[in-house]
Amino acid sequence: MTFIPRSEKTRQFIIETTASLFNKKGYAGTSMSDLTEATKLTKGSIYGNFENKEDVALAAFEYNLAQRNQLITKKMNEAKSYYDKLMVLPMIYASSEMSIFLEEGGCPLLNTGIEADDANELFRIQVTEGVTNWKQSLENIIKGGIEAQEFKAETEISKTATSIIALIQGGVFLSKTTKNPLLLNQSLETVKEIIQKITL
Amino acid sequence: MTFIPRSEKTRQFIIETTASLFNKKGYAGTSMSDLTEATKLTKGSIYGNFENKEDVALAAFEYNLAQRNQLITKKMNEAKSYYDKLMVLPMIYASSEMSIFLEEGGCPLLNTGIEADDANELFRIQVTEGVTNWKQSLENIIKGGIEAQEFKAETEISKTATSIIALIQGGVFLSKTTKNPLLLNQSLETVKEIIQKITL
DNA sequence: TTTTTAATATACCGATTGGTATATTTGTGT
DNA sequence: ACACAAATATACCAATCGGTATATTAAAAA
Repeated sequence: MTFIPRSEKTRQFIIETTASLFNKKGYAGTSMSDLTEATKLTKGSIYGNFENKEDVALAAFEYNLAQRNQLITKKMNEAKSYYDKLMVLPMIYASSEMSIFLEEGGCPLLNTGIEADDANELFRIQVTEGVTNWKQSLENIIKGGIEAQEFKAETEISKTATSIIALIQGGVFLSKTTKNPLLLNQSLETVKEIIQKITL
Repeated sequence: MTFIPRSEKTRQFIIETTASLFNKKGYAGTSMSDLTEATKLTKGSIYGNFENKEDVALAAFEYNLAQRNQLITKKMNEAKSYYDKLMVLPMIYASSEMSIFLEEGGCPLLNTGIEADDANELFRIQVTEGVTNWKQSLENIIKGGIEAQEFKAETEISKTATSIIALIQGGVFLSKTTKNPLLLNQSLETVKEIIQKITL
């Protein structure tokens, strides 16, 4: 009874055209008719390519997260020093590239996490995985920077990574709900300070 | 055609028994039958005391926020120095008092803000108000501390207030979704450091 | 105790929800 | 051009959605 999507092309099309919808309105707030309206497809077509609504939402979440991660990973790989790699985060979140992204509903980790933490264990696990990966990648950069003698050896690696993420997510929340970009920028300034503080 | 609730007592009862429901499952995720089930009242009774579902949710949000604010304001008023007033936040969020609160769905500002920012302008405005008030109260404490020569005169007041809030909200998000309290505690440690850093 | 009023319960409404079985169309290989 | 398969559209389902008009009960006033 395993489900096999009929058309990988259509499946991808559905994911791409509904991803921002789920990110903006949430899982419970997005209906099947929202999906048919956005894709101009019928329910039959959507259910031919997805098991159910949750399956579409999950794929949309993964797509949104991958988009975000690609953007950041690319910039980080381009950075030469570990310092520059860390600085990619406060830089990119202040950039127009990311503000376009923020206009499509904000961070999928934050949006999905807040909705799912008390309501949907499957989604909560996915978000936890995304958060853990992000934190791990930051920790690896900090470790690398310590070994390369860019960062202080006594740096509290885990705490630093957590605080950077918290500041970014908190800043995104503040600026998105108040529609005031200054609040994100101020949070990002503090992220930069944290990075400065661990730098030799 | 203004709506007049029939029984202020019942109205309050409905608010109190459904407040955590809305905070956990969100506005879209909470149905009228969730409300009748939780209150053991019928729909007629609920619609006799509220205009509609949104009206219940709004009252529930205000209740949740007031509960949170009361707890914090009380502790802050008890604190003698401005330093201690600021320190109330990282202290209380790490305490068992607040963890009980977090178990009822987390911060209503965060939950409601994330759901509403792209979906419900009325709620978004309410959250913005709550955030603005919070920020303002922090700024007032910092100002007071500067005048009382507890904090450095060159302190960036707005940025400091924003970063403290962002760290707390980000930390709550991280620990709630990953179910790992360490992530909140690490964020709160950084809040303490920020307070230390502006202290003379 | 009776009358009046206030508040809750019952029963229903049309619309929409997520989901499915089947008919129709589209594309592909021969 | 034809047959076959792949994919989408149509039409429908029971259940639930938010909401309302009315009946019933509980409380207060007389």
